[in-house]
Amino acid sequence: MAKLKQELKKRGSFDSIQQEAMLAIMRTSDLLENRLARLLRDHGLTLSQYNVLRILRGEGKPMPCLEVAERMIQVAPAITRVVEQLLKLDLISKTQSSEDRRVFTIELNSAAKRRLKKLDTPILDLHKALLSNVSKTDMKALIQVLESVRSGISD
Amino acid sequence: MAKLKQELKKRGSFDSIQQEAMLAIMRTSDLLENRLARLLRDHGLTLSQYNVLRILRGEGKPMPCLEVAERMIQVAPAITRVVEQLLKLDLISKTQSSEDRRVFTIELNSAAKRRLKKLDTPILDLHKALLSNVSKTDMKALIQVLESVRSGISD
DNA sequence: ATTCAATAATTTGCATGTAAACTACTGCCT
DNA sequence: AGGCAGTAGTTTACATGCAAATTATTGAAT
Repeated sequence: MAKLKQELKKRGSFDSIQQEAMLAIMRTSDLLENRLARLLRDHGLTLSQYNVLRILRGEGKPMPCLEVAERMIQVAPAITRVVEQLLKLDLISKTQSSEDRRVFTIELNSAAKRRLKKLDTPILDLHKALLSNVSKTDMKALIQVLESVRSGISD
Repeated sequence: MAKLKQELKKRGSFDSIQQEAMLAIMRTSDLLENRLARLLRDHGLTLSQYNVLRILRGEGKPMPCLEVAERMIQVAPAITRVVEQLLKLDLISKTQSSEDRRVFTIELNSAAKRRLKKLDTPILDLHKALLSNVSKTDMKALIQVLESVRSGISD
């Protein structure tokens, strides 16, 4: 009993070190997303809109909607609406594939490319600023550990 | 130029190691939140509802709404609605403070305490399962690094 | 006592996340 | 040809997330 209390005390208000780690990851992520979102908002984009644009630029050619969704770890319906927004913003075009008419591919237009280009430096700067406290060594270790966390999550 | 390309190659499709680290944190967090949310859903709760309940239990006494919001890194309006849901679910009570009538405090009821208790073991098990891939040493390092990330983010 | 800036919450508007059901369309199987 | 399971997307319903404006209230300054 005394030992249990001691353990609880040691771990602060956490039930387990695993919980502490999970909360740390989620809280940190929230903070980072928040900052990123603020910067993007100043440029008229939301985080998920930006993510779609980034993925499209990375791919360099038209992509099916669901393929984009996969890379964002997102459920399909979310993409449908983000795509709608991006169409409304005139940043992408959407085309029904002629080979398989179930597929709709989306593609960046030149306005989107300009918009992304304008964002590159601010985003890069923000990344560096947000993680300025962390040494490269720690960052690599962090990336490594997080990688193993993700690989341990089946589905 | 050759050097630049080489650098890009080395970092994969990332512009910087900072970006890679940020994406790792955010992707991992998404996955973890997802799993947690699934478990909670089976018990009729959402993640943010559960978080509010946990915070209230941790505090052990009635708390002002905004104080709860602060601990969740959330904006005020979000709390208002979660509180509404929890009231609808009959899990908390809400009282206008007599000292400062601007303040509304919320408090767990016995049904909520039972609900939380029933969740403790499954949640603990899930935490351990999700992080089973990570050694305690790595976990401690992870917590440490994330802590320093957060501390480097002013507001 | 009266006015006013500050604080606690809520309301409103918009974008998104998830689940579940539904629509198109494809391809295979008989 | 006809049927049918499977896949790509969409729609709908619900809970949140954030920003900006609004409502109550408080406390301090005039």
